[in-house]
Amino acid sequence: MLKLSRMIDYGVVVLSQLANRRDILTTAPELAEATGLPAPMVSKVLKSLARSDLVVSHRGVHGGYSLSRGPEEISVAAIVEALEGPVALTACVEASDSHCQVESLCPIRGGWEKVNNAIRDALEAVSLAELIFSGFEDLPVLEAKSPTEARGQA
Amino acid sequence: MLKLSRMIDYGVVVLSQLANRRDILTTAPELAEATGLPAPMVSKVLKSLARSDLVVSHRGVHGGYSLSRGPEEISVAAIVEALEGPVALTACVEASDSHCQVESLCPIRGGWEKVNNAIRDALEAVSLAELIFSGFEDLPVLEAKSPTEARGQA
DNA sequence: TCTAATCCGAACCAAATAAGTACGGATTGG
DNA sequence: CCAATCCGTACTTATTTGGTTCGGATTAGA
Repeated sequence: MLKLSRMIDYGVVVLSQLANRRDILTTAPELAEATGLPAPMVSKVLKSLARSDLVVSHRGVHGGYSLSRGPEEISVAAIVEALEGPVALTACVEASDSHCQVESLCPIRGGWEKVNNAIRDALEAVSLAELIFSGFEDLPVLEAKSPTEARGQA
Repeated sequence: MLKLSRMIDYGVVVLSQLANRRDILTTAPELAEATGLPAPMVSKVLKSLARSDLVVSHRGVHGGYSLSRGPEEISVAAIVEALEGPVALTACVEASDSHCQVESLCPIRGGWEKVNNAIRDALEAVSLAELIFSGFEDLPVLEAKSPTEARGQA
């Protein structure tokens, strides 16, 4: 549950790759090559990231992508929002102008907002940089398994 | 993004209904009737909730369901886990048995744990009671539509 | 100005997941 | 023994997501 989509997974990998190549333009195919991810997907992800200004794109012959700012300035929340729209658990009220018509009977309502906000805060509190470097820098071990496998055995 | 499944939506509605009828057994069809949700779904949800001991079930002729404890004692995390398994964001690529093939390039790995924990904490910090009573206190037994239907009209 | 490299956007298909249904079996009270 | 109830599993259908394709716009360089 609460699994994040592959889009986001890809997004983070691609962004981290870009973070390793600050200041130089990298093309979508190059990034696909470097990450081993399917090229069309990388391309798709980059377009979305560009639309949200997490990366900047340059068209034309020597075009490519680069990070729009330092990885410390990019929150996980921003990445998620770029690739899947606003972070929100949709319960009851899905931001319709007119509210829940059964309002008088629905005891939930505002309750989810609290959970919602807590989760958004959690995502906003972690930056791409932390995501990237928590693995390498000062973590001693982190051997064999990928998080996905690790989760399986939980 | 991060939308919660209908199962959970149903679960909360059903649980809140049970919370209104503390100490008396209520059958699955009665709950379906009271909430307006499809009976087989209510039944399904209740079974899952029972397996996780959020409700207790009584079989036989005058059987039914009741909350296993006060709504303050039931966290949103518990509900989510009961209905969708452990709360965890899956990172990396749906790993093959062997580890992340781009491991050398994938600096992420351990990083998600932090986000993961933050989210679980957020869900654990909110109880069913808070969810229910955040809007208003004592509502009469509800009979019409579900939040889910209401959501449809957005 | 022509061409090739690149990003852009939308439409489309397929695969995976979730939602919902059905049914035979196990318990229990009368 | 019978009926009301929960239990578990298997199944079907709907929805979402993952992934592909293609024609178009933009730009550098010859």
